[in-house]
Amino acid sequence: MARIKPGKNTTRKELITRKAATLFKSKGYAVASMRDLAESIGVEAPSLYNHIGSKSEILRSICFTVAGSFTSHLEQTLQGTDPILHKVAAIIRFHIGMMLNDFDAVYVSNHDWKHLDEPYLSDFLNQRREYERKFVQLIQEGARRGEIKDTDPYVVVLTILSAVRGLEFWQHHKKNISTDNLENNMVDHLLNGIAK
Amino acid sequence: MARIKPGKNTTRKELITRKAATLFKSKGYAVASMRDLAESIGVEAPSLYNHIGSKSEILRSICFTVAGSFTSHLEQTLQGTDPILHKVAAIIRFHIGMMLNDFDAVYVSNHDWKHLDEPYLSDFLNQRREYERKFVQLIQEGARRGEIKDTDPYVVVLTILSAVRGLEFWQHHKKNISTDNLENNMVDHLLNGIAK
DNA sequence: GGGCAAAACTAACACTTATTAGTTTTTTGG
DNA sequence: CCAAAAAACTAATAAGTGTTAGTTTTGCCC
Repeated sequence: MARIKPGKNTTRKELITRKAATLFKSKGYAVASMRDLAESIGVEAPSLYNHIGSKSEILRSICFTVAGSFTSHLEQTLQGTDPILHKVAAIIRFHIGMMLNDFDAVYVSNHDWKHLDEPYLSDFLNQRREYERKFVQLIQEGARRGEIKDTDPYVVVLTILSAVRGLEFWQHHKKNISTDNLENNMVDHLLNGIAK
Repeated sequence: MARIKPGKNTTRKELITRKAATLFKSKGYAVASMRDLAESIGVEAPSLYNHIGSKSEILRSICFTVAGSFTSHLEQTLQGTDPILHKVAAIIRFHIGMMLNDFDAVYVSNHDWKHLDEPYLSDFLNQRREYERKFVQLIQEGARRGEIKDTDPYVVVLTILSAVRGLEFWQHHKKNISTDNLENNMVDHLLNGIAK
């Protein structure tokens, strides 16, 4: 059969990973088979193994790429000298952007990290906990400076991260509201509430 | 082998469903096998079929029980004459309560509804959409009455539902804060924001 | 305590899974 | 245009899946 044709500047491995993200998103990692993946690319299943090591390696690659993006953006944001609320808003906006632009990979990372095998599972969870910890610290700093209410900082972080994650249900309504509006509305809700 | 002993006032079927919820929660529906489930009960896999029709029937039962609880609570809340913000708060509190008290079932319903087979999948999604629709209407009514800011009502609902759903990550920190505090903090955040 | 229904068991089925081995085809570089 | 490397193929394996059939055990009721 004809060879896989990756786009410009992408290896075959990257193409497979990208297709896998789409497949895993729609069926779930556990249910998606290597045969499904091969078919979506136009090739027989064993051919994939010329380019990747295993199914679990693909998942690993997806999860850690996403985690890496979030982590490095957070580090960068924390270093600035903006008011705390601006930093929080920037973090929220970055999450929203990731959800909208890298949807498949973020979705898979959010849903299927459970299927990572050790020691990667522990690595992943540690990275996530570390992210949360730094975010909590930021909220605490904001409260200390009087820029943020004295709410339990962990609950605040949980609420924010969960809310943006919920954008996975967004797709259906894409037409009714621009993504700019969506971003602004959500940031405003999470910072200022809805009560009048 | 000795017979399954359900607790008082529960059938064997209910016991199996309860154990299944716990199992599905920790491994995921797709990965959890009937043999796993049987082992967690102390029985051989085929014995389960004396009590249930199929694996998918169990999932169906879990998902629709949870969906039914949410739907009927919403109906009840909408009928009252409280201020809109009170109603919204009551809905949020109910979601939090379900997450804390019926964790396994709610978790499975949130994560594994994708594996429902037709026509149940469509039924489930319709029920969910209907729930969202009514919730959106409530927010709109609140805005019309001037009790709620003029934010996009669908974004508001999405943010709220996602935030409470995120309580699935709660467990780790149970000790540091009472559930009452958790509830109050989250409701306050979602209604009034965090900015000072 | 004997009978009967409920509920357990064992054995087996037809499939599907990820992955390997070995081979053939295709593309690339000189 | 030929050789070498890359990437496809086919065939096969061992393990695991949900579920059925048929049989044996268990426990309640008269």
